[in-house]
Amino acid sequence: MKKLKDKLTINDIAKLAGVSKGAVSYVLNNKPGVSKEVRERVLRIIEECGYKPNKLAQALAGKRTNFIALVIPDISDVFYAKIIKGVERILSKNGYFLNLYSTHANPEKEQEVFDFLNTGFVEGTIVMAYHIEKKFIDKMIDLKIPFVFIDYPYDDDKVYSVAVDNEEGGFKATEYLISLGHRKIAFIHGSKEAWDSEFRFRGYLRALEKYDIPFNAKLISRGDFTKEGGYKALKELLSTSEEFTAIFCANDHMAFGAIKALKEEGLRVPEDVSVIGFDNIEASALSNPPLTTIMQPIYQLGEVSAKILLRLLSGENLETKRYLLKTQLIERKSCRKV
Amino acid sequence: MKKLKDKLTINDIAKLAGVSKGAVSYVLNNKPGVSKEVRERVLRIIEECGYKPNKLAQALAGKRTNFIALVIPDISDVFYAKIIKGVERILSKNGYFLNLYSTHANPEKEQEVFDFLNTGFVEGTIVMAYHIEKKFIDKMIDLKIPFVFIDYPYDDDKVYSVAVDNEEGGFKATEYLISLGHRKIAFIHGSKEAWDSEFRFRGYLRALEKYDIPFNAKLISRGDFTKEGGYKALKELLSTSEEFTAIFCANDHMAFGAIKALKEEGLRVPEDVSVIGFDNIEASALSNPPLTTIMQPIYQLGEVSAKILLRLLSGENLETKRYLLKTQLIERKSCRKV
DNA sequence: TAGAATAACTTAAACGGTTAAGTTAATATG
DNA sequence: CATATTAACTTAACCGTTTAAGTTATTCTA
Repeated sequence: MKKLKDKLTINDIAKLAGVSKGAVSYVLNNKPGVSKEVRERVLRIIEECGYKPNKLAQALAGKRTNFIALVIPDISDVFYAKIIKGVERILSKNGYFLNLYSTHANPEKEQEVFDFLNTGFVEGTIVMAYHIEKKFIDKMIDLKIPFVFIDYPYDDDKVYSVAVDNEEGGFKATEYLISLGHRKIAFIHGSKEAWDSEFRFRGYLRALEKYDIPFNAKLISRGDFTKEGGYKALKELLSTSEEFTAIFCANDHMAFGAIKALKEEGLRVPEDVSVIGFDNIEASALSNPPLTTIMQPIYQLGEVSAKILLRLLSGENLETKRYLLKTQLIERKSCRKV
Repeated sequence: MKKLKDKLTINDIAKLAGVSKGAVSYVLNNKPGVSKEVRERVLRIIEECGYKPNKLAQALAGKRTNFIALVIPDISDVFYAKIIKGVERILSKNGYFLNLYSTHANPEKEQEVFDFLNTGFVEGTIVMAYHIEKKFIDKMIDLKIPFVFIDYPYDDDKVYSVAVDNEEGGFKATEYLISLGHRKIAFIHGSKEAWDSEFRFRGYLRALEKYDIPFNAKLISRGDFTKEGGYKALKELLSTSEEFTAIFCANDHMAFGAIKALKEEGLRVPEDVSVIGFDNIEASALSNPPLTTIMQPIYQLGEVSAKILLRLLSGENLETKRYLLKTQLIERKSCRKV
């Protein structure tokens, strides 16, 4: 006895239409070789029965899966979530579906992801990887599946990659402070291993240089990207009693910590000290004072990567491998002219 | 000429090992019927070649796909992103992979998602749907694929659902204010169609009742869940010149707007007016003063749903269909005793 | 009007696995 | 020692499609 709830197959449709399953397949794929009448009859039956071809079988028989893998360190991070949205906007418009893989920077899970990518399900991959090992990249290349890296720190020609121009962002932030008349500008680093903080710092240096402001190592401190880190970093800065009128923090969280520390010392922001952050997180519009900061083009990061992947999937071989996206200055109330 | 880069199949392994592909399959699936030597030889060859079975073929041949679909209104929303993380934690541990579907509350995309769910790829579905139409639910049921709803407002026995106990949360917030001695407590609603705000309001009413505080309609205002909405709602409240010593806002964003409005009127938080929010968004720890609020068990929402789905997938038929998760009071600095 | 070309199909071989059923040789049983 | 049982395979059908190759009947061409 046949199970009633069994899903309809192409055979059922063929039987109902009184043709072979080959004919149904041609109709399904809009290929020639079927008369108008048969085509219409088959389509009608398909419609009536609500038949949908089994994608697994289609994919196995050589058709595409339309699956794109997204490997990502942490989904709950707004930064990555927004990138995903950017990716999704482009890919879903082109008929692709998204598969999510969290690695949590866990090598074991990373291997699992590889094994999966290697099983024929996915056509292309977008890798969001803050920390990337050489081994990972070589493995990805071996897979022979088109892929693009997001937020990839290196400028090599082995992989396609899209990243934010952190140096330009750092330059922009510093130049802005300089344009407001500041010349004693402190910088608060993120964590030691953080390459993005490093690039922002380079932008800071380049801006100082451009405007002939001598670099003062005493104005450099280091946090860890957290509010507490920024707080401590600023306290340290204060303890050297080196004067400054502005601070550029490598991210917004540290800027909040710095502002808290300043307030505790009786210093007002921006009246006594100007503070600029980086990232433009949600809280920076809500804080007191609203934080002037550098906005990363996060959605764009996803969109550009998706567009590149789309071109790779269609067989193109792009000459440019490395894409750098520009940041934007968001002027709010935490900086002012001196 | 065979293409060199062609992926290895079970046939290749069989040939290399000098056995039939059936034997290889038995080894692959840890089934009996193969001698120790053959098993070891095959495993060694598989290891050496880095062979991975094609999941499409496996799935088609009756094995599972291990795919779970996640349908979600907006990935870039932290709320949903966190739920996903909760889901991912549980499901990936159990060998499942996640497929993401954004509907953007767009009926056309919704239909696309359905068509996809209907093609044999996914074994189960978790639907995060703030606005749900009856039609959608009936379609889901027709699909015969196990599914659970997250953040589902209704209490019916047709579908499995997990939601936050908003009423209990509203009660908790209000009771907390009452415990601090407040009796004139204003409430700011979210948008009109928002059922979660409605439930929070019911909790507010229940708390008033429990402590014999008469309900005063003049203390109720309505925002739209945004900071601006909260700002306006509070201004309206103020314009009635009805006295209050505390405000319960249906979400944190509105609480920030309310605090801004209060400050403009020269009222201090919490010295003159206590403010409590709902959601515990990131900014509420960073604001001035740090906002006392009600935390939703967001990760848990994802985890519980995933666990339920897991049980459904294993064929269980759970007696409870509706799961309500408790909120938690986060005491910070925006409320104080009167 | 015979032969070629074409339209409209059908047939069957793939795709890469799983698995029930069949085969063979070795071992156990009475 | 003949027979039943079992272990260790092999064989082939099957999953639900696509598609190249084969088959007709019809139309076109010379």
